[in-house]
Amino acid sequence: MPKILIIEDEAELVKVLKDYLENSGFNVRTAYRGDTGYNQWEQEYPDLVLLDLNLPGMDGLDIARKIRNKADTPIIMITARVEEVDQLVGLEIGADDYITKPFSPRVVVSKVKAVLRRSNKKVTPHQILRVDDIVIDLDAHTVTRGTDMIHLTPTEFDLLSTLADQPGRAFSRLQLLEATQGTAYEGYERTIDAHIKNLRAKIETDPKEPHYIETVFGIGYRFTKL
Amino acid sequence: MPKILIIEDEAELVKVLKDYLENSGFNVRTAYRGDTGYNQWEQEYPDLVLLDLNLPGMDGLDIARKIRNKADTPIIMITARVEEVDQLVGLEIGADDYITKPFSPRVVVSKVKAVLRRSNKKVTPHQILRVDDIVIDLDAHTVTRGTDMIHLTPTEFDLLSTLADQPGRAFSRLQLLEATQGTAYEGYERTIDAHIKNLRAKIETDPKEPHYIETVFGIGYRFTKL
DNA sequence: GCGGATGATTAATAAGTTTTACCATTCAAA
DNA sequence: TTTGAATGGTAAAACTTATTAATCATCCGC
Repeated sequence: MPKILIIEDEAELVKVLKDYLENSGFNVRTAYRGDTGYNQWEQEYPDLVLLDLNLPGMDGLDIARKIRNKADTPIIMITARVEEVDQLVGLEIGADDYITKPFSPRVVVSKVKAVLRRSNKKVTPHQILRVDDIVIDLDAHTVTRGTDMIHLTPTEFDLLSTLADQPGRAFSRLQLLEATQGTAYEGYERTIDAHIKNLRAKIETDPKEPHYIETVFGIGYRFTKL
Repeated sequence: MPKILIIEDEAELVKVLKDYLENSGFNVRTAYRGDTGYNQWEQEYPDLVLLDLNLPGMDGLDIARKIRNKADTPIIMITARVEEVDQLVGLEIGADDYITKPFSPRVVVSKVKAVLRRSNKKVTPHQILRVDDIVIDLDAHTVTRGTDMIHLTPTEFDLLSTLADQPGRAFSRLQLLEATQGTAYEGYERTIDAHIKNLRAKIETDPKEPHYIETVFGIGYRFTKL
């Protein structure tokens, strides 16, 4: 049962959409403001977002961008007037489809299904690593421990991905620098230590006794195998 | 620094993508026509190709097919409209992922990274030395005897690797010094004795009666053959 | 531009490793 | 079997590497 998040300020509209979508077998969440909507996306990771362009709290375009920076959740934009569509066509947004008001709820449901169908097809199944209670989704860019979502900075995530992508392999600091900065050899190897420290603070239960990220003395670091 | 080839006719789009990818540390080549793009692939053998579906000169699908006949270069397809995705999925092109316009350059960068990560994974089996019931994983920097994991210091690890790489051959202390310290070794042959002692304490069941590391009196040390 | 979040750098401290000196023991040749 | 040379064991000193925290710079969103 796919989960749909509606972010839309017109309460009446939300009610109708929710009704139709639920009758079609979807699990529906709602938000009436941009900021709360984005928070909800972060927490619930829905399978698709129906997103109004004009919202109180945070602009629809901003939300789309922020979501796209973190994940590939399919997005269908809702726009008040056809002219606004032009805004969507630019490079910056990665919306999968859009709908202009007024619309028939039936059309919405069929678009939702179409987009989901498409995005399910491309299920290059996510590369997911589980070690104990830690789940790293390398494609969705998310890390969870138990039920808690762990927020990582981009550098931290790159570091963790690189290590966790090949559990058991020891990486030198130079390799890790290259993985995080792209261009090799620029900068200081000890920088990696600082990031490792921060990473451990976030994912280890006891950073003094690291369980996931092991130090390989004289070499570098290694992610626990199994 | 991975090399990316972009084959895409919209100059503006190419410019933006090139920018983002170069900022992420990639080496970017570009082509604006299908035929020249394919030639460039033949000459440069990039690590990944970003390939538009609709191109002047030669169709994107044809290019993908021709590349696939010759190599496994990862390919990410760029499609103008979502509907075109169906073509990609239906036909067995062997693209690794795809992106529909409009898209955010950041998503492209992260897809590129994800695809490269996946394709790199294939080509990295660990280099492993097995002698008797001792297993030395040179990439993980681990040593196990039976089921027991043995922790070694860097010097001990180098020493053991050197000896175990050629079981039965006797190494002089000078050779072992060179193996652990590089060519610029200096100092004292007796140092090796100390390390051998520590090594034996860790891997031998009875260090008094060494089974793996034998002493060759007057010469040096040797790892047991068979 | 302001303020918070992120990343790089540095330096001090902590942890771990290597070397050395010394004495005990073993070895093999006279 | 004696003897000098070679090896083994021990432990403390010297050294290298890792961790941490604090500082500064930079980027990004408001």
